[in-house]
Amino acid sequence: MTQSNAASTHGAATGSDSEIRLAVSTVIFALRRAKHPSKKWEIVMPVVRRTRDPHEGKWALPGGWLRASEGLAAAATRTLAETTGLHPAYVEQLYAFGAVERSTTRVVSVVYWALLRADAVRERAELENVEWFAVDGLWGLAFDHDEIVQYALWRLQNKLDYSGIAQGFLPELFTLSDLREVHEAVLNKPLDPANFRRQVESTDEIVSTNEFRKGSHRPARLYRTNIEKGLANHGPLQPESH
Amino acid sequence: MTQSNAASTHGAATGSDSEIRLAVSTVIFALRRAKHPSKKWEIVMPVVRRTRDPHEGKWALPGGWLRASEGLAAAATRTLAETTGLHPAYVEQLYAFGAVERSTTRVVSVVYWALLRADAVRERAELENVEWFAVDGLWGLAFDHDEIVQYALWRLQNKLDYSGIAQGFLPELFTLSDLREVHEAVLNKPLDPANFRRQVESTDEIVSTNEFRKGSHRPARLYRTNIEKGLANHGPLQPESH
DNA sequence: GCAAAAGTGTTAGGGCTACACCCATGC
DNA sequence: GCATGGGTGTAGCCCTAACACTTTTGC
Repeated sequence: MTQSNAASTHGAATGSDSEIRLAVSTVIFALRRAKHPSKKWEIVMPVVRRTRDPHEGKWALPGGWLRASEGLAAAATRTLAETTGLHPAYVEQLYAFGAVERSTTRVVSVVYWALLRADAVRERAELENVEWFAVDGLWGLAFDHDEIVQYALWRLQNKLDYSGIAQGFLPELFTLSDLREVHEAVLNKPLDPANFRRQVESTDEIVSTNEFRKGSHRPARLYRTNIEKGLANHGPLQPESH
Repeated sequence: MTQSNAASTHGAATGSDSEIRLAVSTVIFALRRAKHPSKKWEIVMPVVRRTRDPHEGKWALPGGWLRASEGLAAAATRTLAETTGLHPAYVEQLYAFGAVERSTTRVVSVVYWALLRADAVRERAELENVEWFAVDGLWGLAFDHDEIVQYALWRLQNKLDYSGIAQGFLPELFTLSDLREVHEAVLNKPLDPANFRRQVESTDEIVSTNEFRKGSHRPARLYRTNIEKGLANHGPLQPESH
């Protein structure tokens, strides 16, 4: 697109400078039971250890180079699967980072952020060079990845309010308490169960089933996500194919 | 970043495929007085005529190729100035478009969207191959630019609610009626002057001056944008340097 | 004075918050 | 029965929309 625009005065019409390389990375969020009993869940994410310079030995976001034959979102899911073996439930583009000084060589990174279902986390294989950390005290990542993770977390927290994005953490069937606990974990504050129930029921983001989860107390009704709506509204933008 | 990640199984560690080129384009919105008296203002944007294939003769978003020595936002403002001579008041990254089939050659476009002050529009030179169109009935642009424009418009409309972004259309000093008319033009619906006044006054996005605009009626107090806040909140992300 | 825009006041309704209260289960 | 989470009811508060009303100018 817009390659070699007519009115461009300089316009390197032969193409972009060949030294610029295009990477695709992904910030993947998942939940795991918190050790500390003050909160039930904490947000964790997998990072990959770098085995060469620059930033050898440091932890970095999973990712890789974009191939000419694949779209951006496809590259994100592919490189994520290759480096971590994970298949997220929700993927969305976060931002394109392209400051000159962010690496020793010139790299533009299109970063995606993703959510992992609780059941997908359990299935993950323990891979060499992949480690899971709580997002809370996560610093010292390679390149500008610290900043990227904070921005992704901010987007996640904002998106909770006006979308059903929290369901991306949950399996197909879930209770309203499950959903509320996800919100509480992401927002880092307790929510009133009664009001939370009414708020999500007033939207059409979930549909009730006639199944119940029996446990140690009164059985809770199970819900599933409303496939009509999807987890988030992206406006007129077509969803990218993975 | 994330170049040649350790755990990558394939990992073209030498770099991305050289056939992929990286373009930067900008959707610039401005206001001009509407011909039809039903509305006072209409949203317009400049497009550039293509003089070579693909899509020769069609209108396209202003843009160009990213250079190795400049950041993404800097490339956006540079190519915008080169193709249209314009210098926007507000610039924000919109999205990175990278579907394989969006052009005959493989091009990834990082698209920005921008707002032009009313006074900057007046100063614009009439350039060869640059034309201004109302966004309303704007179709038939080159590549996937139709879709991109619609998405940018959607972002602009959404952002009006929770930010002072509308001030990006206005000169340094403006009345509350000016600001309201911008909102009305973007949202395409009339707003109650009384309620609008209270809403924007309750935020700290504008600061009142002691100057007034004298005209055909009661003088209106002039306001300016609150530089402390900026026009929009981008969370933990550093503003890109242009 | 009159028209028209600037600016203030007021009221009804909806949504949100806090919290009291009942329901159904395991033990 | 009792503890615990599931689920409903409700009153106060704030924000908003609608619209009546006053103020200040040009002509």
